[in-house]
Amino acid sequence: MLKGHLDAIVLAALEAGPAHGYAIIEAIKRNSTNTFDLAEGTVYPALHRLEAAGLLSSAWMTPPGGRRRRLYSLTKAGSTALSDRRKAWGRFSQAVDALLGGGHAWPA
Amino acid sequence: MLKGHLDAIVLAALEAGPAHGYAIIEAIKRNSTNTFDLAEGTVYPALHRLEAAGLLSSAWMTPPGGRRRRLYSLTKAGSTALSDRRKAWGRFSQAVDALLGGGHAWPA
DNA sequence: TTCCATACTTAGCCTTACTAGGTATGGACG
DNA sequence: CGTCCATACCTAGTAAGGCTAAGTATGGAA
Repeated sequence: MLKGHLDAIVLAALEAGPAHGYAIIEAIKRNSTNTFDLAEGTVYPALHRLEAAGLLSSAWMTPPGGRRRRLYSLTKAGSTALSDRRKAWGRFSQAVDALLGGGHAWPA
Repeated sequence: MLKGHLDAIVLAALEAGPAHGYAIIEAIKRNSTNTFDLAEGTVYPALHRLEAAGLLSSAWMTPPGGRRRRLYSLTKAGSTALSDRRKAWGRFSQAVDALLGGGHAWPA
């Protein structure tokens, strides 16, 4: 369903500040008005992949009277990557718009 | 690179009228200002798949003094599918925009 | 006659993300 | 106290998607 843009979305979700996996899933769902209701099996492996790539770092956190969570943060490389991904998305969506629009500009 | 939107793009390319594979590739390249310079190995299998799904029909054509070409046309089901794909793309790109925008509207 | 652009085809692979299962804990409710 | 639910995390296996890379063939130009 996401096909190639998951990384950008996850990185963007962490731009506002560190967060844990479950919260990221809910933020993505909320901010996309339910368009992206991602399975945990989609997001967790992505987080692991992004961390392995050095774009995220993580640390265990246990809030008082709360449960153990893994907090993810954007690394410097992650910020750079996000910026690149944003540009790539801009080019991509513009090109698809141009191709699908085909002259008769589909409704705004 | 295209990730899930190839079909929409190919169908859209045929909306203006029948065309053959090679011409479709060039039209996509041109109309996306070189953003999508698709390999033949990307487009031809897509055409076969879309035809097998009943969204396209094809016929061999040999223009006078020219080479044998397979002309593809949108079927009725293809038109319907294209319309659906356009709506799906609209929802998808809007949601990604919302997630990547993150308040500070990335440069136009 | 050699080379290039056109034109079509396909097997195999790699990345990506989804399915489907599992583990564990805190809080609510009876 | 026991049960259930929401939270929170993890992973093996698989399917889908599209790209790589290779092959075939012909018309026209050099």
